Amino acid sequence: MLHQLNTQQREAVKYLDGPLLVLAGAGSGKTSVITQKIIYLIQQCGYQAREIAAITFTNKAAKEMQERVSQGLDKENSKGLTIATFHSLGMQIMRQEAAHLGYKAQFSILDAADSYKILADILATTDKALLRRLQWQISQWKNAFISPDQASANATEEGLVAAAKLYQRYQQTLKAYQAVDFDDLIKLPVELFEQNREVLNKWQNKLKYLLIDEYQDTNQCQYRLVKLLTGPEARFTAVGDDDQAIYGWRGADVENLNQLTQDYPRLKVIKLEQNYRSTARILKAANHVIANNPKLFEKKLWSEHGIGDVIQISAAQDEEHEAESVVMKLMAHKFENRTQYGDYAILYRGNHQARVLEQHLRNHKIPYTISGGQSFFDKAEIKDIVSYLRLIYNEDDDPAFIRAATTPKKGIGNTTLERLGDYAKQHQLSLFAAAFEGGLQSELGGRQLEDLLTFCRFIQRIQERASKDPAAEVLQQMLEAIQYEAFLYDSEEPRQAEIKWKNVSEFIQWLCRKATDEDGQERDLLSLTQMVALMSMLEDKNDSELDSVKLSTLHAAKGLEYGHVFLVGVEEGILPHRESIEHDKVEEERRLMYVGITRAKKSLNISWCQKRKRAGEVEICEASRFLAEMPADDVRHFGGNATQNQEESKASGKARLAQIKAMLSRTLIPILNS
DNA sequence: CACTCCGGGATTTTT
DNA sequence: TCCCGGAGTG
Repeated sequence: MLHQLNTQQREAVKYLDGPLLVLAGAGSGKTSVITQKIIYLIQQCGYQAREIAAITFTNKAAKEMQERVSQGLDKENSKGLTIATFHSLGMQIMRQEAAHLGYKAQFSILDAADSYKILADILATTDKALLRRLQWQISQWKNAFISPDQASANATEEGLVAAAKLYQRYQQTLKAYQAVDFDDLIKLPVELFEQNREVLNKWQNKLKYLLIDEYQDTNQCQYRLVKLLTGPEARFTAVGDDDQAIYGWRGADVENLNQLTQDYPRLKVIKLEQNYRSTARILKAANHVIANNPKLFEKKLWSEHGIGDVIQISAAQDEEHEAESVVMKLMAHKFENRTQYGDYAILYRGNHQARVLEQHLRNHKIPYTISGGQSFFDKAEIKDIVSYLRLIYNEDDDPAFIRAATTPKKGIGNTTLERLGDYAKQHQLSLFAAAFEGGLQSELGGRQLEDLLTFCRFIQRIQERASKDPAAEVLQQMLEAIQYEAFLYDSEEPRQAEIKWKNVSEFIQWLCRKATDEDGQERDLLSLTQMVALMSMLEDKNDSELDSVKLSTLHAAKGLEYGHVFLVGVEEGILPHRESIEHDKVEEERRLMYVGITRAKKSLNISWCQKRKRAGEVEICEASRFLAEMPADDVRHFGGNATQNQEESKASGKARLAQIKAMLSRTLIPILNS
């Protein structure tokens, strides 16, 4: 296995003398290094699998790594290996050490929507902008380890004082629900480790080697967790690329790369500069563009692949023309090169840019898939079911209680919930616990109380079974008992209901699969439930096998590669985005451009619009400054200032399309008819 | 007064 | 696409 690696990769795998930073350029085989190193540690260095943890940012990355490790390692040897996201590792720590943190082991994990709602409830407001700002502020505080007390002590302006107060109430609410948010999953373990030497030692002894993927995306909190876990010996390999740091806006701190060199003077740095993905021209363009950023570490990608096609830069009249031109070029290219739709990707800065592209792809009957979109777990019907699971898992989870108790309707209305809520608050109880209190009888009518208790007893019955009976069976019976399917058909249009029910069934099937897979050991409903909160994408199965053009934001395309890439809307104001220009964040935008360029293996087509509709007005646009940073020898411009050029290229595109259509009808239609 | 329908506008997104 | 806000209706 090791012989397949190049010198630097092999060095990175074998280096064990101290902390190691691997600067892995785009397409330089960083995942191979991590997976090979895991295998190396186990097979050659006497490490036990359970002493090693590889940490990623997304479930997808974790899954991919898991698969690649198991290709090189038999089951026996990989048993106990941790390949997890930061959040999932944090959850594992918290589950085991919950008592130290004042939590029970079965705590709930709230997603962003849940915490948003809690804030909205506390403030009794619907002001979206305000709530989002506050949510962001609280998250910032958490990442910087500022407690509510410290926050209010430091707050100078009025707004911050109020926000700090809210932060405090928010934390109290979470505790009352026995719930944590995503930030807490990292922050609480860090706090525990800092306060409790014994627990820290335990974990340091347990995890002897750490590998961290996408290190440039870590935030302060995550870095601190790594530092604590790896201890003074600093047995870790961090793999990252400062040129691909594009998540600064959500708290990732590229400075963490720099920080490593300061915190660990003996840090070894290995650069992976050989690229196995793109042609020389594409890499040259990427290098040229990124050279305009100040850099922490000098790095230049090269490849053994040929020079490749010239990079095309086209100026389009407007978005419509751009989309049409992209589609025509794509069709022509596909026809001439006998490629598949799946070899193409169209990348853009903002989600809304996909709309016009979709329209044109549809017009030409080109299959496409849009990456991202709303997550499966954000769908209302899934959240409904999950709320039952959460409540079964942790009956103190009041948000789950409210959702489950009212969906489908079961005679528990707003007044009942309000009175129950008041009572619960007065007696410092969760809604679930309060329902069983004798004192509640005076507050509620007989019928109301009866409905409430029926629901709670129902939950209790499932709770009892959840840890004994097979998960699949309990789930199925629960679904039937709450009559969710009937509820969907009662409250939705038949078509909608059908789709939603299909989603629910898919979710249940997925859960059931999870209940038995991997080591063949049965998982009960309870242990299944705790993982649901951290899973967000299970729609990973069919989308890569489908032969379709991929539409994606630049952010969502990171880590992926495509034969032929169209990069659209490369204008001042879009890429770099206007907001980013105003807030002096152009460097991150340039990295985004860099990520876009380096997704391409064989060809790269960049386009921009000379005019664009914006706020009702037609706006004149300028080509992105990044285009001027491309190497002149390797690009060819189409369209541009001379209108006739544009007409020409449009006309030639149209002629080409007509030609292709004619050919298609000659070649394809007979086949279809036969 | 509340709900629906239509049109316009849009950073980026994971856990 | 999705979300929000304004206008129009029951």
